[in-house]
Amino acid sequence: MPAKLPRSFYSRPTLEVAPDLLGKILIRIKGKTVTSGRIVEVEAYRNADDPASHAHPGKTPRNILMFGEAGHAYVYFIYGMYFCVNVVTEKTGTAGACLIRALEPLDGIGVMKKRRHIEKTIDLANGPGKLCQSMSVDLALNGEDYLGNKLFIVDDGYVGFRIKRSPRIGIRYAVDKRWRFFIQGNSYVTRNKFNDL
DNA sequence: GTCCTGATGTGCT
DNA sequence: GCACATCAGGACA
Repeated sequence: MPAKLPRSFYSRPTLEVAPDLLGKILIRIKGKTVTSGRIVEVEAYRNADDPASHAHPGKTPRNILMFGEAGHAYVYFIYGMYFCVNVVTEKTGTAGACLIRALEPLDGIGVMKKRRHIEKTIDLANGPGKLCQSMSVDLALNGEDYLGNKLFIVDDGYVGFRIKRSPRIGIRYAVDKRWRFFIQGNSYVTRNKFNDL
């Protein structure tokens, strides 16, 4: 199996980590069930200087993990029915996280289809709520270490793609900050008006 | 294809 | 109360 990304990969400035996550493989192991997908879209969220970030108000029980050690998972519940999963970045004490927004499914596609109750592979993980559903990520994984064995990220040397950036999706503040990164031309990137600019 | 809306729980003001 | 780092399904074209 390709090597897991080391702690030092994550404990860097969020805006460096976010584009570097593209092309890596997120693996979820639940019991004997393995699902994985290539990361094709992420967004960067920073500290109090970022009005759209959960860390903007300062430390709260909900966002405390964003201030903690890099390389852990920050999972939150949104809109009453969905989860979103982040990778914590920056040095301990500095808030930062990258939201994983879309995956290109690789292993366990049959399982993912069952979990999502759909048949089309294209819709399995092209959105933050969708990928949590198909990878079985919920609050039980909040704080999980990406260097552990339940949820982790590996580098298989995938290169040769082009990275594009755009404003972040679904936020009202700081739309001038172009902190959404995605792989140009990949079919599994979420569809929106910024993709072809 | 586009636009609009309802579902739904938690954490803030 | 109300906003929210969302999604599915409908109306319309």
